Amino acid sequence: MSDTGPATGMKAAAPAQRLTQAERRDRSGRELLGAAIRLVAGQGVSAATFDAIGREAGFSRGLVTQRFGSKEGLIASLIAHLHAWQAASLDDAQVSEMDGLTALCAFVRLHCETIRSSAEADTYFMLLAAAVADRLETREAFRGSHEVERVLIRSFIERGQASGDIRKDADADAEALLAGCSLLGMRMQAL
Amino acid sequence: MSDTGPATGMKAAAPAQRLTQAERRDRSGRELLGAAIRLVAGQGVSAATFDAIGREAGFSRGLVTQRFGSKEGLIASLIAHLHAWQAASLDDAQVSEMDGLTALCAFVRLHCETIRSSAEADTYFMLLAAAVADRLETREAFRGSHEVERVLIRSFIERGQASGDIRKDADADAEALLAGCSLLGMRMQAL
DNA sequence: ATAAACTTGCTATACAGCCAACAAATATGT
DNA sequence: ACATATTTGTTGGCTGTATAGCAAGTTTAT
Repeated sequence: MSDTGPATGMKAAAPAQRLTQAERRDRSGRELLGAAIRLVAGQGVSAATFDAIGREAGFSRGLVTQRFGSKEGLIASLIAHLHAWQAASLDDAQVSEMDGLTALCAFVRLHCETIRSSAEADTYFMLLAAAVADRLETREAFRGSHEVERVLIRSFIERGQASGDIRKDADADAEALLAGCSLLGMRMQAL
Repeated sequence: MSDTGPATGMKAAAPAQRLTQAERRDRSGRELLGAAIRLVAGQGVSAATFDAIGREAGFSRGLVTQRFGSKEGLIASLIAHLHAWQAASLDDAQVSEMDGLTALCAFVRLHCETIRSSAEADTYFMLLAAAVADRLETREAFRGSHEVERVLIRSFIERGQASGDIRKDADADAEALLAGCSLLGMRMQAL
């Protein structure tokens, strides 16, 4: 039988075939997000078109629409992914086990280090910039995240004040806001 | 004489007619830039299309192309206009006649005041955000302007150190950079 | 054989940039 | 001084391109 492909019993030949549907779905989903991140970080937010993302990830443009529904959905997924990434980075740094001042310094250092080396961080701040530039609804998501960051920094400061490492006459909340602004401004200048 | 308009000796009747060509040109130019600023500040950078700008200014979309040549040219003109505006604001505040610390405070206050009340400042920082988000060439223009700002802040600090108002053991250059970052971050959060 | 993941062709929309007509101001000839 | 030509400013229609989103078809897993 000159069948073009002996499809029946084959198992070993294909590189990484025979994935379950859920695996397939997961994999393509992750690769699409990764491709989007690479594109945004490398060529700007507007370069992240359905077509470009699909091609970069090795799929077709249609898949992106199907998976994320719309541009808005894609961006929302991206932001969620990047927020999770940030949380994981913080966890890795084990910031919560340090005392106040040390934690604060570690937090700042983490920011500085990711400035030059992380496509995820670049993407996050470029999306933020895009939201600001275009008065997008996504600004709400970022506003919430800044709120969280501010509370975190404030908790560092308060911990430091409790243990005497940080002057007690400082207004923890205001200082936290200022610190957050500084870090954000640094990012922007770096880009 | 039932002429539709007795054109000869008339001067007072027409609202603001009989402009010279140069005046006409100047006027439309200014109104186009003003319309662009209003649109960007109010509805985001991407809302500033040729069509929208022309309509907002009370002209046609074609005029915008003709006057600025291209989108790039329009943005460049806008940035130049806003830089001039910033310089004028600084001049108005008479910052250069103050001593270091006072000048620095006045500078910061100027920033804070324009955050809520000035479409020009909003537009400037939204254009900056757009340049960051899309990796545009316009970033160069902003980089230069940040350099200038930093030098300015540094000069305030040095003046303050010379007169003893500011501690001498601070690194003026680094502090200037940090202050610039803080102001920028503040702006971004405000938007 | 059915359902899920993925693809390809299509449509509609928005926009930049071009151009040929039109209007208004200025220069020139009588 | 007036009429006519020329230059400058303004307009609206037109074209091409990029892109989001849809829907019918194809491949891959169950």
